[in-house]
Amino acid sequence: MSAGDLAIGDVARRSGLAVSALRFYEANGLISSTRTDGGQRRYRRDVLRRLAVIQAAQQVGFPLAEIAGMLAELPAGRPVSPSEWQRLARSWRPQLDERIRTLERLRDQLDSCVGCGCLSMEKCALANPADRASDLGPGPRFWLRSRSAR
Amino acid sequence: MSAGDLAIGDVARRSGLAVSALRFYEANGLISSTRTDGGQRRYRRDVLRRLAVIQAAQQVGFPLAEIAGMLAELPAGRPVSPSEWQRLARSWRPQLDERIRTLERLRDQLDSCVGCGCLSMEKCALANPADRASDLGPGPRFWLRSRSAR
DNA sequence: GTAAGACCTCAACCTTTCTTGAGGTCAAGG
DNA sequence: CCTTGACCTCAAGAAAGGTTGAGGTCTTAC
Repeated sequence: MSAGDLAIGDVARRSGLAVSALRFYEANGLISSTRTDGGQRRYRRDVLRRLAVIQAAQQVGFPLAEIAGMLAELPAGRPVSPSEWQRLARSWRPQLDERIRTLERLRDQLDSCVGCGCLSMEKCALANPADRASDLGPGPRFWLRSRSAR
Repeated sequence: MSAGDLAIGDVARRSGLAVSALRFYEANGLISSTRTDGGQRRYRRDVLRRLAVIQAAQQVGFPLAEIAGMLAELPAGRPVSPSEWQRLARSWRPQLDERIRTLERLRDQLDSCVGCGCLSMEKCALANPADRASDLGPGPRFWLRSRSAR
């Protein structure tokens, strides 16, 4: 625990996340900390990047459980190298691209399709979006998960 | 109740939604039905378009409560005209465009920023995404809601 | 006319992602 | 030393979006 370690409040302020969220992330294996003799959490500065990546991944549409899985493959003890972060980030591209394409398709069809008067919903792209969430099983549907992602 | 009315199972099959979801939508004012003498729901074919629009709106990122609000402004008794649907759809454009821009920004920064080695997270666009969800209040964050929406 | 399958209601439960609160401990400045 | 603000744990709650189940009724095809 070097003098440069951060208390949880510092991390909260710098990351923009709530203290409770940080504890929640730790409980779910997304981040880790050491403890002072008194039992308080101390974070390496490193954690800020990790949190930034977590937030970015959430925006890409990954649920936390999956993000935890991805982060678990990174080296635990030592700081993660730039190229390792980069490799991780690049693996998101396909999902991101797919999400963007879906939205663009939707946008392009919105004007033409909704008001088109086509009564056969079978043919309508709006009525039959490529990615239905109906095969994702129970629970709330995160529309952003494509069926390709199990 | 003309002979062409649909039972809830028919609607479920045609829309790809679960029966329970349809009842849930009705309970929340997103769709409506008439009842047979025996108390079973019957839907006008009209409801399929409405459901398609609801699903599209969800993909655009609107929460159901808000979709309900938008749909509430449509005429209740009679079928909705093409131009009315169109007006509704057009009102989504700005949100959709904003969502697309956010994702594109993220995509563009992913390669350059994550592995860039910039240690000052203050300046890093990834670390400080334009749209933080932190001011959205408690509860699960739907990352797609921009802070502009309340 | 009857049996099977579709529907009904209502309450309870589920997942995700956190927040809130109660009750108590640490750490650091004065 | 002592007070005050930051931390701690653990349990419960919250919001969205539905699903599941129990117990019972309709409809319809034979």
